Amino acid sequence: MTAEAAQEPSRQTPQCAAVPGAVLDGPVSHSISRVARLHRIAAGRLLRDLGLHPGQEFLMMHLWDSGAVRQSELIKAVGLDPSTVTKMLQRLEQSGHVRRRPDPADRRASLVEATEASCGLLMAVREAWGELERQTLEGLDATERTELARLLAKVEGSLCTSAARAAEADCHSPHQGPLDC
Amino acid sequence: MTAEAAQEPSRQTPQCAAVPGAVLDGPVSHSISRVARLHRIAAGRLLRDLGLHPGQEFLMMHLWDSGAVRQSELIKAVGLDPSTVTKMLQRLEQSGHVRRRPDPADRRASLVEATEASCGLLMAVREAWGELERQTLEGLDATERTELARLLAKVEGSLCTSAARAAEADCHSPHQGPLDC
DNA sequence: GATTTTACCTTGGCCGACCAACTAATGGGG
DNA sequence: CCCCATTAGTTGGTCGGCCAAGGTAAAATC
Repeated sequence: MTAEAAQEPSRQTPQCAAVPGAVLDGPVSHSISRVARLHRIAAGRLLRDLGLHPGQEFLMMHLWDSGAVRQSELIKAVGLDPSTVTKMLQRLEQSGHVRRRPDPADRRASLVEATEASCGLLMAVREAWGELERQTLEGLDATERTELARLLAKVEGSLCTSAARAAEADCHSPHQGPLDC
Repeated sequence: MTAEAAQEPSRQTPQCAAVPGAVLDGPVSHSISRVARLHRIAAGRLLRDLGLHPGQEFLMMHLWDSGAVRQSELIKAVGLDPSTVTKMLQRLEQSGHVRRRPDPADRRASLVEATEASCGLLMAVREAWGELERQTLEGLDATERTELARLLAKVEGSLCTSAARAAEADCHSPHQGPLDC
């Protein structure tokens, strides 16, 4: 297929030609993956100084917004797997950002809230997210930004209904992913 | 939303400043994160039946394209951390998708190639990626698709230069992330 | 009131991905 | 020729994230 690979055993493959044919099916998918990774790395870099790992900020933001909240509510809000949230909360609790106590009204549930100490991070995290947004959208003018937001929202909807459709098709199978669209 | 919160003033209001919607700073960033997660889940669902975990398809695609390749080349091509690639290759080798042998020309290096058995997956993986692309772009017309691709490429570029800038600023620090833009 | 069902969380296992630190081989200057 | 910086890969640790399975408590049903 690829003419250059068939013939030249020498290395020094020119970087620019490094777009393999596999990218041909799914250029946007590849782009999404790469953007996601870069975005996550950028977030991690900005969050690192605050003592947060990428992903935790979602939980903290919701806690800062909502005050004490039942863990199930939190899980529904962020749309993650319950076990993921459990472990993240265990780590956040150990690092002092979060406090948990049993719900007096329901002995199965537990209430989660951000600690007072963590509130000092609120502004810093918001600032970091602002900076992240700035870095992300740097180079796009206003109309491009709104257009990107619109398209992403549309893609999100599509992927969501796709996931729901797949889940519904597998409803008899023991598969019950965290679907929350 | 949060209608019940407003309805219950007795609820422990957050001790931190009551900020309505931390999502406000960084709407596109939030959207990117959610889309990325949904996209990865969709990819995982499509890849699961093929015995591949999400992320491995990148490696396999490159191997199918390039034949036997030095591991360092592979690492450069996918842009991942070397240790990540090492572990993924160990698992892919154990599951029979990949073969590794030492490079006779350089005793440090090792050559990686896809096994013949794995080649049966090639078409299936391409098909899966095609389906993923279809699900992702479902609901977008042609101009929207090209526009999305264009905007994503621009964002990718921005995030890349941002990362490079940050890395350069930290060049004295022991930080040397896998930057490859 | 007893039984089934459902909801809430936890644990263990696995994988992708990162960083830090390490070994080993290569190759370039004194 | 030897020393030293660079390159190639590996290991260990940590985290986010998923799935599968389990245990306990509330709610629904009988």
